[in-house]
Amino acid sequence: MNTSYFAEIILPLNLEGTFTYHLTDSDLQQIKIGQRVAVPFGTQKLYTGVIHSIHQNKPELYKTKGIYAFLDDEAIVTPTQIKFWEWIANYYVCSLGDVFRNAFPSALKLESQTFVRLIIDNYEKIEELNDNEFLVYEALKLRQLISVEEAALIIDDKSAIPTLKLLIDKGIIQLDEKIQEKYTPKIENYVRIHPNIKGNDAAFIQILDSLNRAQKQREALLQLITIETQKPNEPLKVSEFVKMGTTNSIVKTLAEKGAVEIYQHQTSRVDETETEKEEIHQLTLKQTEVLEKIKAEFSAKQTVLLHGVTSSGKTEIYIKLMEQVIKKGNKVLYLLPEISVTTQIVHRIKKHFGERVGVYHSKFNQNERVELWKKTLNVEFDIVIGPRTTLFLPFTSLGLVIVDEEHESSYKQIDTKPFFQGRDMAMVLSSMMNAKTLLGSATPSIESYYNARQGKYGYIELNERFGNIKLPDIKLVDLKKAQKEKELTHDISHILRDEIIEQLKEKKQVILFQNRRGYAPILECNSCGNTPECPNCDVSLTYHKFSNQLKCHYCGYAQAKPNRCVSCGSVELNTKGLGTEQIEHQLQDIFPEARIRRMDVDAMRGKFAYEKLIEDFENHEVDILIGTQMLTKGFDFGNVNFVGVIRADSLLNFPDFRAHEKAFQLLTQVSGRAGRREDQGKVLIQSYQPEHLVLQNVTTYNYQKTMSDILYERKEFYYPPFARIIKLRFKHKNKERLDKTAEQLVKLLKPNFDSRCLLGPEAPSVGRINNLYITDVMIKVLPNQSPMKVKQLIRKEIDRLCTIAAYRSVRIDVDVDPM
DNA sequence: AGCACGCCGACT
DNA sequence: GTCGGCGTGCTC
Repeated sequence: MNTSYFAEIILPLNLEGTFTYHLTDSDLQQIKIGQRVAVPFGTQKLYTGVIHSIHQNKPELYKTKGIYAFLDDEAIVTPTQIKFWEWIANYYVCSLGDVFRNAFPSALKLESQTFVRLIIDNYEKIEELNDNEFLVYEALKLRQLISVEEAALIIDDKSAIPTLKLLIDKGIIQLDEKIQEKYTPKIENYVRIHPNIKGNDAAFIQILDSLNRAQKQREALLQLITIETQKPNEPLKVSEFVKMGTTNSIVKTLAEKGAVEIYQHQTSRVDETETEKEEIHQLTLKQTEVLEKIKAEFSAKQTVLLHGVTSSGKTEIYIKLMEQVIKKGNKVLYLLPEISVTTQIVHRIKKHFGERVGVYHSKFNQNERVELWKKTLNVEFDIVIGPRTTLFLPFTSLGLVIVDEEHESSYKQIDTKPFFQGRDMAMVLSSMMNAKTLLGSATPSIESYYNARQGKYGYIELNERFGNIKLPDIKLVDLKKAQKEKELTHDISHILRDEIIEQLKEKKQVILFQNRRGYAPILECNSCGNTPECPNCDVSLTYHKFSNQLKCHYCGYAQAKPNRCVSCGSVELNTKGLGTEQIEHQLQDIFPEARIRRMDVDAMRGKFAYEKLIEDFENHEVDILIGTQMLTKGFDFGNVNFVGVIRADSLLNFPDFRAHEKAFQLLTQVSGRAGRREDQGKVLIQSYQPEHLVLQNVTTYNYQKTMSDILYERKEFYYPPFARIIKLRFKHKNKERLDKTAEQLVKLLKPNFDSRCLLGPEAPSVGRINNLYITDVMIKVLPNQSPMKVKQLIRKEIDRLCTIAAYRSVRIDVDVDPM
């Protein structure tokens, strides 16, 4: 045995670095960088790891373990991915295991769901097996596969892993790596008249004659003809056809005789309504010009920012560009904000490029994820479309990465480590693969705009809408004035009301925007002023009228709405603030005839809620749609000429340095939903402060002015893009310990920073979530400092802090470039 | 992250 | 008398 070789293995743990395992001679023969392996860890655990590297440096400080099994014949993680993961771990101050865990589909991580199978079923030296080994052996003789979990049940004691290890060593069992193969991708069968006889009367009559003695088949065929004539271009599922009075075997026989054709078609609700829509038109002169400019910029720069107003036809430009990249033999990654992934853009691209487009979606189940991973690995796609997680698929030879709606905050991962910014990582991945990155937006983020203006990125503007339709006319409505003059019903000014009436009269659909869900964010007692708060978080509960509940939007806590004030018993409970649900009620009151629907997370629960709503909207089964920011993402409908904003104020008064930037982007994007296809659209924005600079700039579409105002402030107060921010977020259930720990870390860091650059600790606006107190420390890294050195310093000081028991239990999250 | 080990309170 | 709470320490 040659034990002088070792492998560094990446494990899905929140621990620094890789783990060393020794290799046997037979291991050495099959091992490949990027392969999955099953390895024992601790006394109990079996983890799926990925081979990071192979070397001969025997670790002196601990005893190594061996690899249980190789789970793949070939590598399923590419060298570039490993490099990419390391880059992310380094930049976002987290462990490689954190990245691995997030980047890798969990179905490929077997762990305790791992199965073992027997390879020798007549083992001769049974008497040499110990009790536990024998029990597992017997169990396996009865059933082919058992999971590690089940084995742990059979042998009472928790010695399952060691026992299995012994059996593996004796060559009696092996880990079964083929579990995913049990699942097959779900494909729906469709039926249509065979193309050979469709429109060929002679052939058709011949077939029909031959069916003279098969009445059932004849009937079925005639029925299919009728359906196809009535609803041409609408795919018909075999299962649906069978429901209309025939059987599967009849359809099958017809297919064998060449009368009908059974074909596969990816199932998607939206697909079905959209099948016959829009071919990609030839590019307009303007679009061609932009395309050429992009290519010219790419020859000198790695990244180009395409700043094109809403509805300017960016998608067509992307499509042409992608075509050209693919023609050269390269692949394309097309990133979109989460929610848009289900919408029209994807269908247009699929329509244009067909089967070689892979679409990733966070609602995908594990099997679909694995399938997409494997197909990407096998280079079966020319284009892969998806949200930020799509970055982690095993690409080869990327030529272009597109980040559409580049300014969208959903590119930043905020819930799980690593807290990465997808747009930025797209550029990193792209440069690792010598590809180009195209950022697209109607309202670029200030960082991208600044980088472009500094010459770091190419910058191209597209100022006119497709077909030269004018940008919507945006007007402000002064709510103070409306209130004073009694020109207000509930929260709808009469100007807005009359506009809606006008639109409905013309059979147009109306979109209204209110950036808050629920009915009212606060329920307040009229006599004592008490407001119900969440028992787990430091926020007041939001009133949801539909369910008659008070809900916490942070932890999900819900309780029935009390009839009396819990504090003083008064029945006079008032709502304060304004949510989408309340607007919905008000609208129903003002427009009793209108069909009103709501689009927010509450209304979009359930797998196809979003698709269904889009379908209904498209079919004009909705007159007025009221929604939150969800509306701004990929919502593109021709029959909308008017958009209303109920209250812009909450956007402007956000206590955050990005508030103005976000408000401008959001309002511009919402306005962009109006008048996309024919006439100039109209927009009304209601606000109590119509004189606000941001609102004024929105009405004049003055992006440049807005950005230069904001840049001025950012420079003054050392905010991005003039400094990089690193936020340290401390969480603990004990407030005192939390504050002490945060203060201690600040004390340790202080000598290295200017006082303007080390802020806090300070509790965020919601100081407790899910019974954990929170406090933040903000570090501003100035251009003359090395961000990497600062991060190393932070790592070092956190480690030092952790040597003291009292501080160790406080969780510290490092958020680089927070939102 | 998990999990074992170890030390203190409320239960069959 | 034990079950189980979570504080502490370790994992290749």
